[in-house]
Amino acid sequence: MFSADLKRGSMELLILSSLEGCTRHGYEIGKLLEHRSGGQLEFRVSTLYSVLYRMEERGWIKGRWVEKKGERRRCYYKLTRKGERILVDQRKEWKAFSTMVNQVIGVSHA
Amino acid sequence: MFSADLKRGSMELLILSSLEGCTRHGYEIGKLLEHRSGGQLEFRVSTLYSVLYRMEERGWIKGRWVEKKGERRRCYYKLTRKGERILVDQRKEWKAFSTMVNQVIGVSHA
DNA sequence: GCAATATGCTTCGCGTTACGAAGTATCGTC
DNA sequence: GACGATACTTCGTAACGCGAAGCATATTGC
Repeated sequence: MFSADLKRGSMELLILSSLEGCTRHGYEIGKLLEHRSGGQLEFRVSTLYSVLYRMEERGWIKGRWVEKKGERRRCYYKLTRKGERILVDQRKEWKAFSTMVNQVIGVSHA
Repeated sequence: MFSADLKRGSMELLILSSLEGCTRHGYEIGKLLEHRSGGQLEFRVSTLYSVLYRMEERGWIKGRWVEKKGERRRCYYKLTRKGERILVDQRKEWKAFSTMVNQVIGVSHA
C-alpha cells in the first residue's frame, strides 16, 4: 500500500484515465484500478466517491443514475469534453513530473 | 510549475536525495534541486524549511549551525542512519509507485 | 555612499485532500 | 436467514504545500 501523500497527486488522473472511452460506475472504477495496478492500489470508498463528486462538481465528468429491477442503483460516469482535456493535461504533467523526479533522485550526480 | 498535490509525495524524497553523501544548508538544497530539475522545480522557502524541520524532528537528518565571520549563519544538514534507510525506502516506494501509475494510465487497455 | 539584489532563515494561517468510521440498502448464496 | 459482496453517503480529522510577512547580512552597481 502506498502512502496517502504519494497518491495525492494522481488520484484524479487515475480515475479520469479509467473513464477514457467508456462509462463506469464508482464501485467498478475502484475495482478496475485495483486490478490494473495488480492489487498494488487500494481504493478507499470515502476517497473514491469524494473524488468523483469533486470532479463532477468541476464539470470533468457527468454522472447518470441507472436503476434496473434486479440490480442495485448505480451512478455511471463519463468524461465531459473538459474532462478529456484535463486528462490530457494531467497525463502530460504526470509524465513530466515523474520523469523529472526520477532524474533528480537518481544516483548519477558524480 | 507542478501542482502542489503532485509534489506532496516526493518533497521529502527529493530533499533526502540531495543530502546523500554530503552536507548542505537549506538554501543550498533549494537551489540545487531547482538546478538538477532544469528549473522545472521551484522550491518555496516556507515549504523547504518546514520539511527540513519536520525531518529533523523525525530524526532523518541532523542540522548543525555554522557561523563564520564574513558569512551568513547557515544550518548544515546531514543524513542520519535512519535518514539513509528512509531514503532507500522512499526511493523504492517512489519507483514502484511511478511505474505503477504509468502502467495504469497508459493507453494500452484495449 | 547607498540603493537594489541575492542570500539565509523563521513563523503563522489557510485550503486542499486522502482517509477512517459509521451508516444505509440490495443482491447472491449456502 | 445469516453472511458476504455490491453500491453509495456523510462527517470529522490530520497532514502538508504554500502565500505572506518578517528579520538580517553580504554583494553588486550607480
